[in-house]
Amino acid sequence: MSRSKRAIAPGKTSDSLLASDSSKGAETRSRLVDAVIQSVARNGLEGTTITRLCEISGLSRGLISFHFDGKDQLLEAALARAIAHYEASWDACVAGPTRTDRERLHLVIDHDLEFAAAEPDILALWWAAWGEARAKDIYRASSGARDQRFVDDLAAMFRGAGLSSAPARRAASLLNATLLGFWLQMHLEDDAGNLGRLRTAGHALVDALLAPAR
Amino acid sequence: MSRSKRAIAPGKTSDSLLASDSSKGAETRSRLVDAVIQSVARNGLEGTTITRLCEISGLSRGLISFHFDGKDQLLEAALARAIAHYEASWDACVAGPTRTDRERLHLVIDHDLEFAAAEPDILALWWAAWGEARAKDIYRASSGARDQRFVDDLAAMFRGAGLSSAPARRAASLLNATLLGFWLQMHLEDDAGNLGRLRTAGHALVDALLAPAR
DNA sequence: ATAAAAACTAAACGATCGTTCAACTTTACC
DNA sequence: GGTAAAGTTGAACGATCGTTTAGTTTTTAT
Repeated sequence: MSRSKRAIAPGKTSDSLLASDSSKGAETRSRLVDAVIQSVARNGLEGTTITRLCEISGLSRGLISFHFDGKDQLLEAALARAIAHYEASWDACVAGPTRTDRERLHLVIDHDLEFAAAEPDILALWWAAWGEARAKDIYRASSGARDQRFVDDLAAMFRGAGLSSAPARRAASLLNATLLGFWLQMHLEDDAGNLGRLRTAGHALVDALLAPAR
Repeated sequence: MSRSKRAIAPGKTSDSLLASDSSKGAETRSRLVDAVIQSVARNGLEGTTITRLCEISGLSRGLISFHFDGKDQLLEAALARAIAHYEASWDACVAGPTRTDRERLHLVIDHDLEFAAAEPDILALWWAAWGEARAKDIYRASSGARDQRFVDDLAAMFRGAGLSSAPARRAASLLNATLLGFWLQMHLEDDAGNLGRLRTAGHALVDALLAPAR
């Protein structure tokens, strides 16, 4: 009975996210996810094969099917970690010392650009997933959830900075799109000099969007 | 001698672009490119196999190696067509009846959104290529060229609308990023209702960017 | 200490990948 | 209309894909 193996294996995506499971298997799962993120950035989604993941992680072939039931689920787990990583970073940014909402919006821009600069591999995984979004529903769903919450938070900041409900929502959606565009640019050409230029452009955008409320 | 086959085969990417070659081979090449664009949108880059392309196009396996020397080069040709398609559409938009540059900028937004709505498959191919950009240099290079020219045109319009050189360049880069963000949103969720919302948001952005020069 | 559960290894599996090739058909040209 | 080139076909190739499996080691618990 091959199906029973799944019941035995405790490898679920939630475990690797929480990292609260300190068992040996959890660490192996984490190393496999690491390997995926590294490989997708280097070899693309197509070039990310079981063999390659074993080379990178130094683990044996069978483990992938043992811990995650299949390569696809491992990819999902990697994407889940990427999302969790970003959200944790986002939470830390938002939960910082209270300032004016205008300052907060500027900080958000800095945060996103710094995240992209610090984690190019995670960004690459994200883009790879978006690239296949129309083919694999999983990718689309996971990114959609992130988007919703992100835009909501931004809208709240715009309201706090003086915009009324509808314009705030529009401004949030706009800023969200722009930041995604920034991410794409950083993904395509990892020019460190670009970062400063994008930063000032982003700040200018926030100021322009807030101008009518000044 | 297998290599000599390449010399015989007139299948080059430039041919399929110009479409000036009315030979039988040119049409087959075009049908193969069509199949790629359709398959990538439906099955993703990973799911786009020779077998699948043959199913879609109704052609036989050997043709891909005969006309393009290998699957990779066929993918390049498909990407080249996507870029050419966009640029032709862009040229037509810019070359339209002369108006104020502000109106022109609004038209650019409409154009990009309409293009995305009209050609979701081409957009999907584009995103798939961007997703693998770090792994395959070809993809990065081709998109970079498009970006440069696009931003230059936008900057000229912003200058024409009253902005000085540096702010115009910044505004162009900003609008470019935002439009890419719009494209991503349309790629992820093909909600037709979204289009109008994005349109007004884009127009608002242009107005905000031009506000100081009013 | 010992038995059960979990973790791991590496060989082997069938399926499918992209490519090659010899044979065949269509097109172009004199 | 006949000859050569271009175009096309589908079977076959070796390589590699993701998965399974039997056997071994390590961890956990009594």
